[in-house]
Amino acid sequence: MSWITPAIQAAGIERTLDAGQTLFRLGSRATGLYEVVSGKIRLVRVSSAGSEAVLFVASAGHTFAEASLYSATYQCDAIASTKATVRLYPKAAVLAEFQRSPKVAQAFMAMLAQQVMSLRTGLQRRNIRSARDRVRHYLALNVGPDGRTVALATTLKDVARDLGLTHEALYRTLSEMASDGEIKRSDGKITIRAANRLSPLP
Amino acid sequence: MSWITPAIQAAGIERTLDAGQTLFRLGSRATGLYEVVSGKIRLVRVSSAGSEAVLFVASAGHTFAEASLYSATYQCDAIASTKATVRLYPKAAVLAEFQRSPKVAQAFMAMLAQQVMSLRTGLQRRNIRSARDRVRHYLALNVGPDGRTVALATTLKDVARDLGLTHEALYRTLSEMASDGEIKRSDGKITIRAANRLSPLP
DNA sequence: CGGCGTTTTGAGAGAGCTCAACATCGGTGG
DNA sequence: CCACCGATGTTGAGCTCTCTCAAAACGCCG
Repeated sequence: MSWITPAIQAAGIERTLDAGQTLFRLGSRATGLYEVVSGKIRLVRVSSAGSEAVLFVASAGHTFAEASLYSATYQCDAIASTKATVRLYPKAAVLAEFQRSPKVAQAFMAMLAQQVMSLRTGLQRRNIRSARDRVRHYLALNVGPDGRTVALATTLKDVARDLGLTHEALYRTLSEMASDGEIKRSDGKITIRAANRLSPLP
Repeated sequence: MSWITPAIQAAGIERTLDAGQTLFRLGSRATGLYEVVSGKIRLVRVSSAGSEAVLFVASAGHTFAEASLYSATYQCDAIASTKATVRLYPKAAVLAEFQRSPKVAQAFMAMLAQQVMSLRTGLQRRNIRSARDRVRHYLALNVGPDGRTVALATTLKDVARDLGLTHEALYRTLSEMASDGEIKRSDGKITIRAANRLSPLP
């Protein structure tokens, strides 16, 4: 079940921004949380010296400013990096829905908890130095129900960004793994060959 | 306000584990979420081939298995990496408290949302290749109210792990930044010199 | 005092980054 | 239909930066 119920969906307000346009600023009144429909939104904090530190780049499908539900003001600046469309879910509408139906509040919490775990996993992956082991970690945690096949929803370039590798490094690593027989590639899928199976019966 | 109210605190059940001991397994009935009191707990998923992929290593102060509140079973294995003490907050007690007081549920959601943002920021930081820029990012986002001073709560070794650098690399980077006059170190604090101020009046 | 963990500096090697060239594919328009 | 374009995918070669291994100073605590 999604936390975006028909009622919340209906309360959503779309807005389009040009590249470089500001969506909200640190300290401005928190109106609600956002979902990116298209384009990229950059969340940044600007130092007193004027340099900006990027906190997160949200792209299509991402939500951001979830914490605004429980805060009077936004905690950073949000600026469109490209021409972008966002959907605002007003605080009041969301909180009212949470109050009306505990199920919805639960779905929202579950989504957040799920996201926390997924982000922790991504961070853990970055602690792996070797490109090959990083790819192994990614594959192992993205196998389908059969336990051997990984479907690549996105392009390999996107996967590379996820992994914190250049796309060149990823391509190379994958072709090495393929020629070592550790994986098999076909179309949009990668199949893991049981390389490190513990000694089968003789 | 913390989501761990006196009532929830009182419902907590402490348990001590030896290194290597299992706390719960994938598929076992979810009893609640945990907080690490001391030691380290490793969350892993084991592939059919028997190799394990680490999802997260929780240490003192961390909570984990938050998603278990809304799931019937655990989604991974939890194994003590060292001798460890954990506190279990039983699902029923937590959910009852959430129902009794919406404020508590809100505090929990706010904590999750805050954590999501913090993890996203950590991940964003790892996308920065250069050690120096990564340190700059860390410092910029951890300055105190004065906007110039960063208090180091933990040891530099711990900070290095946070940044995804070896401690040697961090020490070197810091001393280079210090000798370049970009920062000043004293005791447990780092002060940022307004290095990249835009051209002051002549 | 002696042991342990943190902090610091040195030297060398290697893994991944960078730059570059080219193939491939899908869409677009003459 | 074909030429062109942009984005993804692929491979090559060199270089830089960080990791690794090593050693030593320092501070803290029993």
